[in-house]
Parts: sequence; C-alpha cells; structure tokens
Amino acid sequence: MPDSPTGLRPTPPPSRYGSRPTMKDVAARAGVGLKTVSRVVNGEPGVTAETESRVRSAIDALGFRRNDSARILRKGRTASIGLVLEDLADPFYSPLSRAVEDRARANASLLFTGSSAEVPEREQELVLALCARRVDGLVIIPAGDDHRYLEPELAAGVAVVFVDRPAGHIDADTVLTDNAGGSRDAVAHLIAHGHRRIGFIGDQVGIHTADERVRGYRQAMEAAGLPIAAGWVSMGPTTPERVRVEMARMLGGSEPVTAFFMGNNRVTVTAVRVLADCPRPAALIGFDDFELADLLRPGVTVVAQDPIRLGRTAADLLFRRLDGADEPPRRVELPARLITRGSGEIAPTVV
Amino acid sequence: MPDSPTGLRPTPPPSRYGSRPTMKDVAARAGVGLKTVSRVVNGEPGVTAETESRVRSAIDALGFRRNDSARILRKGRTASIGLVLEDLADPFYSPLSRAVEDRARANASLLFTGSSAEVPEREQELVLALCARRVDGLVIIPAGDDHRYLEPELAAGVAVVFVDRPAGHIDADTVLTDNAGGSRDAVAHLIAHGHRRIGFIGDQVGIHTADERVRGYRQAMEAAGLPIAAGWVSMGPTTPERVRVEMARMLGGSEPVTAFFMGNNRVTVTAVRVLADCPRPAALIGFDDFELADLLRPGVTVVAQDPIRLGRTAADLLFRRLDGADEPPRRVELPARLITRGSGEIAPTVV
DNA sequence: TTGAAAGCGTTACCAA
DNA sequence: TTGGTAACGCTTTCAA
Repeated sequence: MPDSPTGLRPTPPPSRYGSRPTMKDVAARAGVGLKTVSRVVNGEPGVTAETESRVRSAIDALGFRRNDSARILRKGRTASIGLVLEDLADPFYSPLSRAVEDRARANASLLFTGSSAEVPEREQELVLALCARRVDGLVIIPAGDDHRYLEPELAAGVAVVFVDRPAGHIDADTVLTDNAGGSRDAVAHLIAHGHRRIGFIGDQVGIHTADERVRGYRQAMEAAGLPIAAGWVSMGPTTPERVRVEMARMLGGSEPVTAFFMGNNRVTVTAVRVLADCPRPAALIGFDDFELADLLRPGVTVVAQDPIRLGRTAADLLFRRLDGADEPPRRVELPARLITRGSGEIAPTVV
Repeated sequence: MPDSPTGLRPTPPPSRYGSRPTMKDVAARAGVGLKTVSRVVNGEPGVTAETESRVRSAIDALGFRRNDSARILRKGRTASIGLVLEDLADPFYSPLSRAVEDRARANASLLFTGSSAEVPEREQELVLALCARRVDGLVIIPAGDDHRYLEPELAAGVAVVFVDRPAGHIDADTVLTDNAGGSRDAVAHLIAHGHRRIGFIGDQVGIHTADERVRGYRQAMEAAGLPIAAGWVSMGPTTPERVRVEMARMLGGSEPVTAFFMGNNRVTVTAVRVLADCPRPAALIGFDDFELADLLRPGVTVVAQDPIRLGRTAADLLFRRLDGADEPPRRVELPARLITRGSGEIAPTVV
C-alpha cells in the first residue's frame, strides 16, 4: 500500500498481533457448527469421522489453538498451580521445584513459579497475583509470618500447602524437615567423637529453620550434660565476613571450640574455606547437603534434608485436596539424615 | 444442621469450591454499578472518594479477588510468559531461570516454567499448552530440532526466544554461548602449558553444544599444528561409567594424553574423581563452571558460561519484541570465559 | 461521576 | 449426529 493520503504516518505500524482464529472461524471454514468444532477439539464423542476430518483440516489450515482463558472462565478449574519460593536459583530449592513440577505434570497441571526473595510483601504480591489467575492450588515456602490474607482463597477452595517453614496465623497443610532432630543428631555425633566445646553459627533469629536448629543444638548439649559458653552460639546474617569473624573468635580465647555445627550450607562452605587455612584442625558438620561435599578433603559431614521428597510430599498433599480429600490440615515432618564423610569425625585437638 | 431428612447421606459433603464473589456481587453489596467496581479495582479515575470507600469495604467484606481469566479474555494480553528448559533442577539452568524471572517481574509478568527432560515431544507439548494459555512470549531451551509447529504462534505475534541451542527450521531470536570459541581458548591454554596430547570427552553427537565444543577443540589443535590421534575424542552419554572407561583408555597405551578437556560439568566432576586416584597427574579443564570448583585441590580450571546473562539477554529480547520492536530476528552470541584455578596449569608429565 | 449493554472465546444445556 | 443459545466475569463503549 502506498503512502497514506494524509501524508502524516507513512504506513501504520503493522498490527503485531494478528488476531488468532477462533472456533467460530474454524466452524465457518469447515462448514459446521461451533459446537462441533468444540467436540473435535476436546475429543468428545458424537462426531462422524468424516465431519471430524473436515474440522481437523480447517484447524490445521488456520493454525487454530484453543484459547484456554475462555475455557478456564467457563470451566472454573485452571489446571495450574503456583509455587512461591525464596529463590529459584538456590540449589536447595531447585530439586524441590522440579519435584513439584513433576507432580504437576502427572496431574496435567501447569506450574507458575516465583521467587519472594525472602520479602514478605513480595510473597503476598506473588501469591495474590497467582490467585487472581485462579490457580487451583499453591505450594508456598513462606517468607512472611502472617498468612491471613489467604483466608478468602482457602474459603474458596484453593488448596494451599506450606513447605520448609510453617504458615502464620492460618491452618493449612504443612511439610517440614525435622530441623531440631537433625541438629540434635549432628551435635550428638560430635559429642560421641569426644568434642565438648562445640560452636554453632546460624541464620538470623526469627527464621523458623534457624531457630529450630539452635534448639536442637542446645538439646543435644544439654542431654550430654555439657555447658554452653556465652560465645559459642552466633545467629545473624550468613555473610562470609561475619562467619569468618565469628569462627576466629570461637577458635581463639581461653576456651576455644574444637568443633563447629553450621546452621546452613552457605555457612558451611565458608567454614570449609576458613578451616582449610587453619593450623589447628577442627571438626565440622553442616546442616544441608551440597554438591561435591564428598569431593573435598576431608569430605564434609552433613545433616541432609531431602528437598525432592519435601516437594513431592507437598505436591501430593495439594493434589489430594484438589481430588476432594476433605480432612483437617496435616503437618508432615520429614527426617533429616546424617551423612558422615570425614569432617565430622575429626577428634578434638587437645589444647 | 441436624441429620438430613432422608437419613441417607448424613450431610452432603460441603461444596469445596465455594464460588467466589464477582464484581457483580461487590457492586450489589456496595449499592453501585458494576463498572464502578471495575474502576476502583483497576485504579481508574472518576470515582468519588466516598463511593470508592464503599466499594473497598464491600471488596474486603466479601474477600473479592479479580478473576484474571475473564480480564485476559477481554484484554488479549495475559501478562505472562513461559520458560521451557531441560531440567529446572539443573544447577546450570536455575540461575538462568532466575534471571528470566527477574525480567518478567520487572515487566509485570508472571512466569510459567516447565522441564522438557530433553524429550522433543515433551517440549512441544509444554510449549503448546503454554500457547493455549496465551502466554505473551516464550523462552525456550530447545530439546527438539524442528520448531515449525510454532509458526502459527509467531504469526499471531507470540514472542519466542531460543536460548543455549538454536531453533530448528524457524527464524527466531536466539541467544547462544560461543561454545567453539570457549573450547578453542581452553585447548589453546593447555597447549600453551606444553601439552601436545589432549583428550576430549563430550556429550552425544547431535547435541549442538557438544558438537560446537569438539569443533573448538579440533580448531585449536589444528591451529597449533598438532595431530589428533584416533582415540583422543570421545562423544557419548555422560555417565560416570563411560567417562571412567574412556579416561583410563586415554591415559593408557603408547601415546597417553597428558591433559583433558571435558565437554560439560558432569564429565568434569567425574574426571576430578578419577584424577584424584590417579598416580600420574594430568591437566584438566572443564566446560561450564560449577560450585566449589575453587575449593578443590587443585582448583578446577574451567571455561565458564554466564547463565544469568544468557537468561537476562533472552528475556530482554523477548520484552523488546513485546514492546513492539519490529526488527528481523537476532542471533546473539555471548563469550565464554576461561577461569584458571590450577588444574589447567599442570605441566605435562614426561613419559 | 456513573452505569447499561455488548462482547471476549469457550463450554453447558437443550432442542432439532 | 448436530447446532443454537445462554452463560462464565470481566473490559470497552457510549450514553446519562
């Protein structure tokens, strides 16, 4: 087409969004009724083979794809679920995501994922956006500690499962790791290897997993009748800098620790670096397994969670609800497992 | 409520899916028109403060949430994009996913994710399911090599960007790493350190990245005027068993290799294990960085891709198209970077 | 400032 | 075996 008559906008920008063909278009082209097309598209019975093939040709010729927004609007169920976690890129959560995804797939559902970055407002924003999309269910690794905003969704029948940390002020299915138990096992293991002065470095107070892990540490020390000196427990941001400072402090002084129990794998990795440069060997156990822990020298003993099982269990609970299970909310606690590799079996150095 | 009069089903199972309130319900409760509710919900101007507060009270009382399926059906755009990759849990892809997610967020879009497990049929199934959901765009790490099935979507204006591997039989934006270049650099680095007999173990022939990486290996050897013996290149499944066998073979015989260049990080990790038990030290460089590579002794020299940048670039191309950019498809190639850590700087052992 | 009515593309229901 | 017609819950358009 030549220049426009007005001479103003030479050519109107070509409409990028070529409108898609609808069932109506297919019906017109195939010379059948709209409902017949719907039947073919959805594999419903009651269509002659001949009619069906006419419809299929029209579908292919036009490149028709059913518009699921309209379908969802009509049917109610969206066949999609949402997963909100702290960080998609965190190696601990990615197997969990994958497990949830596998279950979603098995249940013919699509999966929305989103990272809250530990910011409660972002969690809520994401969750509500997913609710507006009318996801059938939600798997949430909570960043916030008040989930009352979900009450309308629960009332409307949206299935919600919390993972890794409990929900706040709301009664819903929850899948947790036995953090305290795992920590008890780890610390008891160090004690069994002769350690009496054991340091703990964990995440910020207030984070559920962090709190539970110190709790397990204290329980194990107490059960063994061991005192805990003031400086042996350190909670705070898990930056390498802080961890280095705290380790140096605990390794110095008149009552140096001979072993460390670390509250998460970020801290553990920093600890490995510190101990590599440390003249006096100290034992080390970390909470959470990490890749290549067995390749290091010594191998790093850890208390491992099972992120795949965590995700699978959560998704199973979710789909059980979606299948109509009408039981009170459950709280499932999965065990953590001690994996010995060497670093946790180092005997205390006599001072 | 007491037993039902019939005595049959004591209480009908409570309808799990309490129908949600709609704008109509809110309007009725607030005593205003439907459109006024819509205005308030969407922050449109032209509503008295007093009317607005009446509407807001009704919204809160009813727990109303806008139904985005209906909204999408009317508006056309879904404000969501899809990401289809090989495996959500693969540590290489999770930072890429996160980068795409960040960009989606910045563009007020939600993200669907799905794993193809390298199965072309599954890729197509996932992609088409996402298209039925009318995602605005797709980021695809292809499993298959024929993407003509996407023609109707491209025609309809769906933005599609391929990452990590090229699309098949279709012209679309693509973001790749310079695999051949990175491999050339790695092998040249080994040659510069005195190696003449260098083995390569890579993934299956036919996988684009695998092919490109052997190509780079051959180019570097050729550029240095070095012959490549028949047994020095091995392509196939990257199972630990095969890698062990092939390494043993290359390290034995009359012309043993003195260095290895590994085609991906799975192979590299196996190689680290093998070399740890190997009396004669061999140099090692791996394609793809991996966590803790610097903590091993020696640290593992690698050619690193930048998965975050890969994801970010792809998402940026995507949203640029969605913002109306009307340019021919681009092919962006990002550099790979050699990171020296020790294992690649070991001198050849004289035989 | 407000609201009534039409329509988005599908499925449900019923009639032919 | 087929195909109207009325929803689904919202946004758009236009009139009050």
